Amino acid sequence: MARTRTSSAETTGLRIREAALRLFARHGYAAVSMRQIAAEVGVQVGTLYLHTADKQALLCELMDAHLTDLLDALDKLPPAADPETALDQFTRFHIRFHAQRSDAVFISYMELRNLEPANFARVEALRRAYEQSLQKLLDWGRDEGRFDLPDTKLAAYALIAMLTGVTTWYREGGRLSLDRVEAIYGDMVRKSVGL
Amino acid sequence: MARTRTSSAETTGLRIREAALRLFARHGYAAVSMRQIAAEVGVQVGTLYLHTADKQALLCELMDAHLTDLLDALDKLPPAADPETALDQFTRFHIRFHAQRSDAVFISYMELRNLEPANFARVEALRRAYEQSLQKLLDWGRDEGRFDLPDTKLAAYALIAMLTGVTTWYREGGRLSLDRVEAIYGDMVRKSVGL
DNA sequence: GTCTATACCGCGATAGAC
DNA sequence: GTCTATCGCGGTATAGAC
Repeated sequence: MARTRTSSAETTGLRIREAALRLFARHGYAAVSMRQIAAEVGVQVGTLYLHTADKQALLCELMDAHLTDLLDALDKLPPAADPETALDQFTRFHIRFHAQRSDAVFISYMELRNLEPANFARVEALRRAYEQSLQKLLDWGRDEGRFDLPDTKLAAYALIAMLTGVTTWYREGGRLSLDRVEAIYGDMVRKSVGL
Repeated sequence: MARTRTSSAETTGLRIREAALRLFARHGYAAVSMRQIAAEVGVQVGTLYLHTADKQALLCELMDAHLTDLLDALDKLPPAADPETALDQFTRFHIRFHAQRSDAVFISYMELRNLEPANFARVEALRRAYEQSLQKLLDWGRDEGRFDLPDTKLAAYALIAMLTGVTTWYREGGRLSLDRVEAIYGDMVRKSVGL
């Protein structure tokens, strides 16, 4: 018979991760103490160590989860018939996914330098895999003669930087809806590759 | 008669700022201790406080200097005859200026959250002034019917994010020269505004 | 202007009671 | 599984000798 209630251990662990994510994003990993995280969750410091090995593991798990989610979600996109459609789809997917997770995005790009070397290598590999999937899309379009790009690697960097930038200013309920933002950026992206 | 030698106070102050810039960029403001900065410069901790009020002032001065330099340099660009030329000029200027100061760029965008409110407001105003000068350039091009842009504010955000992204991967002596990078990005920028 | 020495605090992490 | 209490370290900043 399946368990129907989550144990308090599971929810405490989850709440610790949520609090850490919010605090790390707001103040930075190094600036946040384990005491602050405990206070945010409403437990004592010692309790944190029942749910995570140490502060470093907490950071690492958050980044890992974010990037794994990102790659999984990308994999689940329906296959596109042509490069133009694939690029539009990517643009909308990237903006939506990132705008809805601005805390995780922020720490995953900004706190890389606080990862120990082994953790850094693993997280960096995930990030590179994502960049390369966009680069492959651009290669496809160029090989089919649809995109006009002298260097698809640079173009991938350029487009990801441009699209991820949305997280720095977009706020729900602001001047523009997410759908409108996706349309405007989608237009610039299409034009920038020569469509 | 003018002084011909700089006092040791002046050079120590300068060296402290250089060391702080490098260390803050590498490890993050919160992760760097005043002891580390002193060691990097080769003085004792107490000496730092002869040249700066406290750690916060050190960070703030670095950001202030970077953004003031940026706006000054932008002001000194020769006037452009038309929007297309102005946009090309801006692209090259932005990439070159930022690629050559990756440490200052990094802390000026990443350590904003570590500024006390009053300092944040002043630094943020400088950053906004820079963004607005690009937006005005885009408005000009759109009003002249040369650029095809539905929202120049978003376009300015998008282009700055794209161009600043160069600092995350560009290294002198790498696969591409800075001039080539400027050309490739310049091409994407032109196309993205409809040229 | 710089150094030595130090005050005082908060940090990450752990031990042991419950 | 959580709390209380604590260890040992390193943090920012300052005082006073030279």
